[in-house]
Amino acid sequence: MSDRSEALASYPEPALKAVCGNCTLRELCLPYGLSADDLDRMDGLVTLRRSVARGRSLFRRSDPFEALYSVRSGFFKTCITTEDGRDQVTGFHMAGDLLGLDAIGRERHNCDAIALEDSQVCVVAFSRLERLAREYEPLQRQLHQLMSREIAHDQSMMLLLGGMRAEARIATFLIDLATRLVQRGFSGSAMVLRMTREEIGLYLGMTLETVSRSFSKLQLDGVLEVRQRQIRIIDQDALLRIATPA
Amino acid sequence: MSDRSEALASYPEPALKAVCGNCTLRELCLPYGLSADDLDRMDGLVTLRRSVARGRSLFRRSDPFEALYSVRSGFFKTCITTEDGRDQVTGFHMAGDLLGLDAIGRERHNCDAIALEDSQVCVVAFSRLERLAREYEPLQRQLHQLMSREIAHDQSMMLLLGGMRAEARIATFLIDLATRLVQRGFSGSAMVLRMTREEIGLYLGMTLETVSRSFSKLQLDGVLEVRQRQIRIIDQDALLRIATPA
DNA sequence: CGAGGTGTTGAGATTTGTCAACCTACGTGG
DNA sequence: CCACGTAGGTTGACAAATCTCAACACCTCG
Repeated sequence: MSDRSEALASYPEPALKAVCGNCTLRELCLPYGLSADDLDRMDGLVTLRRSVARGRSLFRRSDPFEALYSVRSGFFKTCITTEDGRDQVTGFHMAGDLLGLDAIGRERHNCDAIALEDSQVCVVAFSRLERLAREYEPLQRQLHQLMSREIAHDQSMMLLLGGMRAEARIATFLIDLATRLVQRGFSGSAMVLRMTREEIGLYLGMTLETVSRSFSKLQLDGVLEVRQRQIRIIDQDALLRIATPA
Repeated sequence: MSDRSEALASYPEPALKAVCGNCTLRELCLPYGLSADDLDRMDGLVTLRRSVARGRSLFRRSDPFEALYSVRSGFFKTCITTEDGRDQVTGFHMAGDLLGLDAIGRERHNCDAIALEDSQVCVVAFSRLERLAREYEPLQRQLHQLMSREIAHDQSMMLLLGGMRAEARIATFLIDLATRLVQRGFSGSAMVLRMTREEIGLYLGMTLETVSRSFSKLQLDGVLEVRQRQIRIIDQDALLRIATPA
């Protein structure tokens, strides 16, 4: 749905006069909630866009932190690789999502961000964002809300990982994905996964085999139609019930 | 170690002229990194302290969000209870920790905060904090860092919950606890747990029986000495190895 | 058309959960 | 000050969920 083939490598692009006020994502992104006047002030906040080819990284763990990245198009995963080889996918990110919030605290990135398809991001220099946030209260508020929601979201992941069965995890995952797609104007019932079974497993804390079996089971039960990465939600109520067992 | 018996109920106290500049916790808390001059400006940020008796709540899920709370003394857990009865402990909090960051996004609290011993908190009116953060860059920076670290911490919990075995979870939990106690000037090898086995289990995503068995196993292996809630770390290296399997 | 990455399925091993019995420590009230 | 009740903790036996290992199917891309 968004295969811009203009640029496949991962390098800075000449500034395209990125103006948040014109951006179709402004309802999802940092400028959300800002008035037209405030939007004008955002001018110059995004100085740069960057393209990242599928499979390449936007940043890597322990890279120095300089900017946040707002996904303009494409799809990313963020993941932490431990010394002992295991790794955990900490999130999947689509248009409008902000990447890098976990790096502010230590001034280094804490995870790798990998493009799962050819993608483009807006580069938000953090020092500039902080300065603007000091000047414009609505922007400050929006930044705090985004960070806070990230915390709340991660805590609901703790809930999922700490106490749900495999099927409930998958159901919750699909509902979350569908919700976000709907927010972006896509169908909430027919979707194409951008990640492998293994990546889903690393996100949901289970093996790829268990992911696969759960999909098969849900298909058998008439809740989903699964054909490789094409998923169709047939019975949304059932899915909700499975995500929240009695 | 901190049994102030002055006030056992959960009610506001007359302002005690709380001045961050005098506070012994300033190295751990919001004012961290501020100069003496900046500290003066924090005057009036904390208008109120509150005592919370053991077992009582500081706030509950869906309470309107008005303030952050900095733990002055005592010990809290935060937890989310789902409709279906399960609940997940999202964190344990001791002196210097800031509670409520997850509520900014929705302007309602997302979890319950329960005192596990008689405790006292500083009440930080959030609107006032935001205003000050707009005026004093170092305070803004510190607030962002604290939120970011909370995100990074929650993500490392995802890693634990997503991929570690019971024993590794317990080992990681104890190391984290010991580290935080050391930061506060306590022993890192002998400690008294403030929470039940069940609460540990709800935090680490396992049953209380598995928690108990893991403690017993670690004791049998000569890594810990366990007597109820009194824990002594005998072999720190072994504990580290268990927390990070090959 | 072949190769490699990805996905599915099966059988058996392992870990953890469940249920139940029992033990221990602590606080309360007689 | 002691006895008892109760919440919390330990341990065992068994069940259930998930992981591991392995074989094979599918799809895409060169």
